[in-house]
Amino acid sequence: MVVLSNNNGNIVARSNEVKALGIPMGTPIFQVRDLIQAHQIQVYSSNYTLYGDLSQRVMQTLEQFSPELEVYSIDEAFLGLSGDGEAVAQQLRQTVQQWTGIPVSVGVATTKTLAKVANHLAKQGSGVCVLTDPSPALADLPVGEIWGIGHRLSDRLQQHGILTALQLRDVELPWVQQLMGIVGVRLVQELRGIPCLPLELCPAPRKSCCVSRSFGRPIESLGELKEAVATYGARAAAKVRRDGLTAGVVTVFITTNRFKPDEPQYANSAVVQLPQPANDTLTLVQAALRAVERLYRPGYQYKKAGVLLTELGPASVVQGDLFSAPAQQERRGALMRTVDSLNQQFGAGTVFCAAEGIEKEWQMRSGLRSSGFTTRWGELPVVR
DNA sequence: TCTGGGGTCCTAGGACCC
DNA sequence: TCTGGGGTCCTAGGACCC
Repeated sequence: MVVLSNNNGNIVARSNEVKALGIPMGTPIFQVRDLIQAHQIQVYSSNYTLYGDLSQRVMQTLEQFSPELEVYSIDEAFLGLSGDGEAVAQQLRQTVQQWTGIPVSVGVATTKTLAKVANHLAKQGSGVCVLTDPSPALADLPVGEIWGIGHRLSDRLQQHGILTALQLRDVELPWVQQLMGIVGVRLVQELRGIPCLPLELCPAPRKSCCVSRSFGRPIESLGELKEAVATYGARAAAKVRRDGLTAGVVTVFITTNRFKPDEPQYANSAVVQLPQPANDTLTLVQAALRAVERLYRPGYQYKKAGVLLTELGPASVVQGDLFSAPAQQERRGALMRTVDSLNQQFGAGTVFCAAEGIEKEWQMRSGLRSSGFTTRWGELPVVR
């Protein structure tokens, strides 16, 4: 089985059977159509609403085991533990399996970076790994597989003869400072068991919020482009409202298909500074539409657009501008609360801006989406 | 024909201030 | 021949993560 990226473009998750066939992560699906057919691989669009819900259930389960929980991503978390690591890890794994049906692997070590190494081993073995003596594991680990080493740093380290995590752990600090800056120093210390990356127990408020999508088919007209940008702008506005934030700046970008070098290419972005930070859909969408009108050039096949909100700040303290009308702001806020609660209660898209369009023929492909087993009443799993 | 989306941090250089 | 010291802010680019 494989799961595809947005717009059904690339393979972003693979079952073990697919990995065994040698299909790499990120492969565009059209490049392996024959293999998919030959091995009857099941193909699914991704369903982030479902994954988000299951993730929350897993994280809530993890909370039972320690007050020190850092939710690192949709499918990873760090826990502060004391006592018998092995026993806790076993019990944690079993409980998550029982309560949510999700299999997890647990790596235990003295720093986050070493815990990631331990988790790597756990995944290959029994599902639990307590790293008491890291050296053998580090000797077996290619330097590029360390958390925080991407392909560029990996290449550079290998040019200097550093091939394994063990070799990197034992370099001189000034040397790594020179090559990789402060990030490298912290990483080496972490490999030595000296924590430099603390648990982030209360996540810092985000600094930007971006909604962008490839289109299901190329867009040529300004009209459709505006629909897409309005749709993304409205989505971004809802996200910052959910987080209790406002945006000071709206950036819009549009681009043609970079994989078609024979076609004329155009990519550009435009920035709108708001007179006063806002999070209501109407203000943000208006700003985004002004931006896309400035950007648009006829004669191109557009493939993707996005709306980026920055200069985010708490909605509770907004610096007003001299000419704003507080009463109207208050009404706008009430309107958004109503819209959000309707969309929450009756489903996304119940109330929306007309500017977002109705038919949306440009919408991304997601025709192979799995059911919303735990997120839609109409799609609950059926027990036979 | 077909190629994803959403984030963060660090660094160096330029511009400016007193 | 000689030309201070100590800062901040902004931006672009590079690197990384899931």
